[in-house]
Amino acid sequence: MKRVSVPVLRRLPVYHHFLTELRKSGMERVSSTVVANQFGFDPIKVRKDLSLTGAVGKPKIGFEINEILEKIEEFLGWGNPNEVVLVGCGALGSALMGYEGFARRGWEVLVGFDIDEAVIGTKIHGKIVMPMEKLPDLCRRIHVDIGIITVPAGVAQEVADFMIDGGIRGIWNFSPTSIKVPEGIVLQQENLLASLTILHKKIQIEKHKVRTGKVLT
Amino acid sequence: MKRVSVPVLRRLPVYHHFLTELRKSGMERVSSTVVANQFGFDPIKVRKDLSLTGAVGKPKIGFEINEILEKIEEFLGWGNPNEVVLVGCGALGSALMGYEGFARRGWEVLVGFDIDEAVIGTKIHGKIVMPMEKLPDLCRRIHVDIGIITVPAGVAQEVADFMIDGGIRGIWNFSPTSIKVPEGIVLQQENLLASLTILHKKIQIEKHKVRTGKVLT
DNA sequence: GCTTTATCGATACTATGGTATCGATATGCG
DNA sequence: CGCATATCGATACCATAGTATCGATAAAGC
Repeated sequence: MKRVSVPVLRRLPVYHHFLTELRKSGMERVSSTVVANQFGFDPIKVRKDLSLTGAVGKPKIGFEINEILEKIEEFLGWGNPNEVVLVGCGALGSALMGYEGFARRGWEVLVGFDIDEAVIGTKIHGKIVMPMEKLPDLCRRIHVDIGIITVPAGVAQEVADFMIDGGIRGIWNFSPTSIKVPEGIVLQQENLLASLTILHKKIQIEKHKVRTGKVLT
Repeated sequence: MKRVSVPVLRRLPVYHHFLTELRKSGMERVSSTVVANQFGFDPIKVRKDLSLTGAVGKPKIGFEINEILEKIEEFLGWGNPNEVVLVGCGALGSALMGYEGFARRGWEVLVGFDIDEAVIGTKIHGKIVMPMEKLPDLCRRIHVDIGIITVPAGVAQEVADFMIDGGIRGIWNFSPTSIKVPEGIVLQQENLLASLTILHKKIQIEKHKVRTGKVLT
């Protein structure tokens, strides 16, 4: 088991997707150069990323696509089915419950939780919605590691505490608040407003470049 | 106008949210130390971030909360209403069309586009859904800078080309493919599967630490 | 079979974000 | 009124992700 940086973890699924497409089109081997060109990366970076997964290539030939795909899947923990729970079955939560991109790689939102009597007991994308108070017990029974939070900011911390109480090891928080978790629990904030803002800001910078001909320092 | 890093752009909205809460509770001034403690950051980092926005503090006193909020908003381009368009009114697209977190800071999905006759003409969260082919003309007329893509992987590139044809300057792509854009167009990939994978991997690392007592090198 | 070429993997370098040091300054207290 | 304390902002340092260099190797062409 090796240390791995977040940027690498972001790129590996991207390679995987591209290589799956390549294999579909009949190719069996691929060089780092080809992959790099696809994404505007440096071939060196691609090789370094791939080497982390344990895939080895041959000079002048490249890599066996099948081998890379396997190694990436193994490295990322795809394949062996992974179950997660989700709290907050609103519009965003519902969308994530049915997101096919997860299912395709072995992830599944097993069950949704909510406090709204109107949705409790109904099914969303085939997954049942249960009342919040059943969360800790259920998580503990089926050993779920990951919890997704898609509730309003006001109750996010409460939900997080509930999850941790149920033995959850990592939380993916879509609510626009920073929650606090104890040492040892992994927290990943997803801030949609921040992402949109970054895009906006990058566009401003791009426009500035066009207007003034200068890159900002 | 200064150069600014993505990590800083991610933190500023977080500070903003926290400081808004603080102000609601009656506080008027705040020190970098208080902000830092809230998020487990270093006060130096907070000061450095804030200094980028132009906010100035006083020794022993801290910063005027109102001033920071204003400066951050100004710096991030919040406030002046920003309109975006979205293509792909499925579950995820619909959720984003109604996301209150955007509206609160001046962003609005003006209109959604789709190719499905069943949804064209309907309204989602009060926003009308129009047929794809009207996109370039409409974007051009109302000068929209940002387009959100929430379509299946297969048609993402086509949609992107359509947007660029309509004068879009930045694209936020939720489809699980990497699309290509010409020089000068800002592309931001949002890979939900990758994010979930990263969380999973971090949990593995955390478990490893607990089991072996060793931090990975 | 020898040379050329594409590509790999290891090592070395560079740039950037994050952290520490330190003098300056505003308040409060003796 | 001077001294202690909290905090600021500038500068200097450090860690890490990314990039370049370079020798090694496998295939292809002469």
